[in-house]
Amino acid sequence: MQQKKDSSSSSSFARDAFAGQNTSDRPPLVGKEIQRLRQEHQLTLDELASKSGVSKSILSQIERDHSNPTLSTIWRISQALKQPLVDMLSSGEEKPRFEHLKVNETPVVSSTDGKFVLKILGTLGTVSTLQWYEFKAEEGGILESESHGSGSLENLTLVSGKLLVISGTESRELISGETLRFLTDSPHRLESLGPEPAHGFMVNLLNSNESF
Amino acid sequence: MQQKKDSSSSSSFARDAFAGQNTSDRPPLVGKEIQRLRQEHQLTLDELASKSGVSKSILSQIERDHSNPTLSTIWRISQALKQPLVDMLSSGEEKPRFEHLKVNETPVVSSTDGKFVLKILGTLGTVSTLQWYEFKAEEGGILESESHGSGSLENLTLVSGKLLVISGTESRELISGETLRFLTDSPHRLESLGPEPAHGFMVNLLNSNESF
DNA sequence: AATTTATGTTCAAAATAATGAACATTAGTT
DNA sequence: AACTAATGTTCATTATTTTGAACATAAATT
Repeated sequence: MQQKKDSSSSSSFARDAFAGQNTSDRPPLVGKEIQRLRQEHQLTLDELASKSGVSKSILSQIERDHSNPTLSTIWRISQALKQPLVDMLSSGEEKPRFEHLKVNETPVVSSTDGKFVLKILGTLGTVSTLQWYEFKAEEGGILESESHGSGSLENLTLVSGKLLVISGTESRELISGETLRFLTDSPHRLESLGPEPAHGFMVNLLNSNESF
Repeated sequence: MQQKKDSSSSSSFARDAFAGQNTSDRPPLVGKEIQRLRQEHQLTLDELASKSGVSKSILSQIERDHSNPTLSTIWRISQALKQPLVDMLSSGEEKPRFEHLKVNETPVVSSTDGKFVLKILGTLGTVSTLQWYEFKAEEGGILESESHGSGSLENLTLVSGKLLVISGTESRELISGETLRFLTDSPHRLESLGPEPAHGFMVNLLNSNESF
C-alpha cells in the first residue's frame, strides 16, 4: 500500500509558509503555539520527544505546520508541556473578542478591614475582560469576592507569605513562589495566613470562554 | 513498531468499550460527544458526512472511538455541527477546579548571563494574546526582546529596584512602585540599574487588534 | 581549522486514518 | 411475510501521519 510520497511538498495539508491568525475557515494552526511552549520550557525537540513519546521528526513538522496531527498526538504533546489540550488549540482559533462582552456582573472587591490591599495595575479597554493587581495582606487579611461569572479564571502568584484560597467547596494553601489558577464562577475568598505579610500578583480573566 | 492488521479490532487506538469520563491520562474520547451533537441536530451519518466533508464510515468509527481522528477531521466535524472545536474536546475532560503550580514547576526563562530571570506565570486560554510574568534581575541584568507585533502592549510594574526601559528610540527609568505601559511593536530592552535587584511583574497584550 | 556536541530537518519505511462501495440491520409499507 | 427505504457498520484500497535513522547545520571545544 504505497504510493507516491512527494518528498518536497510533503502532505497536502500544509498551508505553506505561515501560521498566522486563524481566519476561522481552516483548522487551527498549532505549530507556533507548540513551539513557543516548548521553548518556554526550555526543551529541545529530543527532550520533548522523549517526554511526550512523540517522535522528534513529527514534532518538527507539526511545529512548522507541515503535518496534520492526530488527536492522540496533540494530546501527548499537551501533557508533556503541562498545558491543557484545549488551551493549546484555542490559541489561534477564535481570539477572545475584547469588544462587546456582556458583563453579567461587575466584580465587587470587598476589602474587609484594610488588612488586605489590592493595587489595580491595569484593565484592558473599557470592557472588563482582563484585570490585574498586586496585593499585600498582613496576617489575617481577607479578601472576599463574588462570582465573576461563568468561565472566569483567577490566577494568583505568591511572592512571599502564605495564602489560603477557598473557592466553592475546595481550598488550597499557597506558599511563596507558587501559582494557583482557579475558576471564579462562584464566591471565593483569600486569606493571608501569616506570619509575614502575603505579597503577590493576581490576574483575572473574565468570561474568557463565553460560549453561552 | 509492529503491526498486524487485525481487522476486527481495527486500530490499536481504541480503548475498548467505554467512553466515560476522561480520567486524564488518555486523550479525550470525543465519540460520545460528537454523536450526541449530531443527534441533537437531527442529522444522519450521511448528512453529517456531506455537510462536513468527512466520510460516513470514518464518522461511524470516530463516534464509537475506534479511530484516532486527525486535527483537520475533528475541525471539519466541529464546523458542520457549529460547535467550537474546543468545546467538543473539553466535553469529556473534567477541568480541574484548581491548577496548582509548585515552585519548581513554574517555567523559567533567563538571559544568557543568568542575571535576568523571567518566571512565566500564565498563558492560559489566551496564550497568543495574553502572557504574564514575574521577573527578577540583579544589577546589570538585561532582557532583550524582538517586536511582539503591531498593536502589542507591554505593562511593567516594578516592586523594587530600578529599571531602564528602552523601546525604539525612547527610554524611561522606572523606580519602585511605578507602572509603565508601552508599545512593543519594535525591539525593546529592559535593564536592571541596581544597586538592589529589580523585581516586578509584566503583563503582555499581544496583537490585540484594537484600534489605538 | 578540525572535532565533537547539540539541535533541528529530511528521508524511506511502516502504521494507521480516511475513503467509497458493499453489507447489515432496522423500521415502515404494501 | 416480502419489499423498500433509511440508517449504520464493515471491508478493501488509498492517502497520510508517524517513526527511526541518516543528514544538515550551527555552536562549542580541542
